[in-house]
Amino acid sequence: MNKLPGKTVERLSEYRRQLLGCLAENKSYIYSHDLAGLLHITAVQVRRDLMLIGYSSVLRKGYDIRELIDTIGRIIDSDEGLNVAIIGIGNLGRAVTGYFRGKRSKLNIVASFDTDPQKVNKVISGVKCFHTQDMEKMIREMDIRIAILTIPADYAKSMAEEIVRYGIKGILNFTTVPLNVPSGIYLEEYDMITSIEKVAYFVKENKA
Amino acid sequence: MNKLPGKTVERLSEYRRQLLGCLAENKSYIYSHDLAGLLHITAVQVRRDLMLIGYSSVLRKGYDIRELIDTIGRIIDSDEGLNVAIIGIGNLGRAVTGYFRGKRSKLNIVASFDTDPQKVNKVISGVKCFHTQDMEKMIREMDIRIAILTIPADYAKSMAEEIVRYGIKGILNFTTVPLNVPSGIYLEEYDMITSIEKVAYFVKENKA
DNA sequence: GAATTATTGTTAACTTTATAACACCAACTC
DNA sequence: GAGTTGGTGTTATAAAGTTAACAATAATTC
Repeated sequence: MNKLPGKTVERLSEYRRQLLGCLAENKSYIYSHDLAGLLHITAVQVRRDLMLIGYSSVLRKGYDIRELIDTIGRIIDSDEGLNVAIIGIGNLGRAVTGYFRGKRSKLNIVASFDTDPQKVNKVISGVKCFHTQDMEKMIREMDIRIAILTIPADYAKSMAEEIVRYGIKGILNFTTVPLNVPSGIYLEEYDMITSIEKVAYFVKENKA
Repeated sequence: MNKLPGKTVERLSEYRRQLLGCLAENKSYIYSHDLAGLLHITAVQVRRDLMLIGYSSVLRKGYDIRELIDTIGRIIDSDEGLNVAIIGIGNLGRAVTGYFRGKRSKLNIVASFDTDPQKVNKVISGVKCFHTQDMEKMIREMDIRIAILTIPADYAKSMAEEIVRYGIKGILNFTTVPLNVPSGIYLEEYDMITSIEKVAYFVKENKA
């Protein structure tokens, strides 16, 4: 399978969660336009995304929900699953962990790291917190591949370099510091301040 | 000024923060490629964005940092400033508030709302928390225009409808529930689970 | 069972975003 | 002061993403 467009991958993740919700309501089939409705996008978009992953429905009774969930899983999950660490277990770290809890995912948050002695060696939001000093050891031992950076800005740059050395292959960066990483490492950045300022700009423009 | 591309607005927000950092280091001028370097993007991108906002440098000694900050402000800020509320002051709500603290912005987080009696009427992360029951009154009284939704998924949909009735013009939705809003209201959504699953997908693909 | 309807998969057109190309010009070089 | 350098603003091209158009075909209607 060729690499999919980023936006399609994002939507696949959302399709799947909506579909799991449908399954919980004992539905078995869903039309493209109904799935589209759940995400407030168009049916064409849905069909096009499914085309890209090569899924097709055979019958005209909509997509088989269970089957589609499985297909999406085969595309976006790794067979073996991937281990994830939260780096910095402050408010944001705990929030992320909380969002994840109970999700039956191939992704497992298996550790968090922090320097605060109040936190180290405690279980926080269901995840054991280790001292940053033990990061190399734990990342290698637990085979952690993905890191979620929720630390103060000042540490972001050096931390990113460090964890890449320890074998991290993907980073989700929530700090306000733009990072750059060696090729072969995937970096996704999200900046809350930017998001809010963007909302503010368009609020202002809508009025104008 | 015509409405700018969303991506340009995002970068303007980031330019400004980087530029404020430069100012703090007593720099006065910056070349497009240096600014680009700070965000790990290309100089062309920077120059093109600045072209779109009609800023130009006159001298060949790079951009005047202070002037550029002001120009960006005139574009993306509202003159009068805008008031913001955090709806749901759990871990994520506090994280957002924390990110904002000390930012000299035209955006002011003036209130949070929650139903938890432990929180109501307390000052949390520097922001007074009100009961959700008083939302209409407070939103109108304080002229709050932007809402950041950090509440449990189940309440998201009805909450969004409610706050729009009370006069909210822009929503930043952190819940996992896709919302839709009347035209004229600006909606920005961010889904952490999606982000993480996206990272996982590209980690897997990079390996393959 | 012919005609109609509803839904899909795919190609084509369009829009948005990013990159490249390049002409222009101040400052420096000799 | 002619030639070179280094940086800018803008137009042109390419890539990514979205929307539209439409042929194909189960299912439904009569």
